[in-house]
Amino acid sequence: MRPKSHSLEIHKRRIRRPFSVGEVESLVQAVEQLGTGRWRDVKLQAFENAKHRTYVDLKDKWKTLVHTAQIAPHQRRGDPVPQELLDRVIAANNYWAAHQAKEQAELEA
DNA sequence: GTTAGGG
DNA sequence: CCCTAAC
Repeated sequence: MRPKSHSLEIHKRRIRRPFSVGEVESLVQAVEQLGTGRWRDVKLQAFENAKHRTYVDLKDKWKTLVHTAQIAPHQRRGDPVPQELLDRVIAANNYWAAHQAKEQAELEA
């Protein structure tokens, strides 16, 4: 059999790029202003010159941040994210969750 | 092309 | 990070 030449695959899987505390800061700041349903705008406003961060990546990072903020500090990994930022993540997440729920209610009304 | 969630 | 149904 032909040993599958993986070198021919062009599925350019991107390398891991742990978000720095600074990036988290920018992400939180942007979401506080734009919300959780406008990752395209978040990318443009806070990561316009970060070619390796797509709006999908930012959406995923927010998902992990919300989770990180809810688990015990000792089960978190990587460089510790300031509790102050995690608090803002929870606050912004709750705020926009209610905001979206409100829009849903108005939409079906 | 972007949103939204599971994989 | 990836994959992709829905829109």
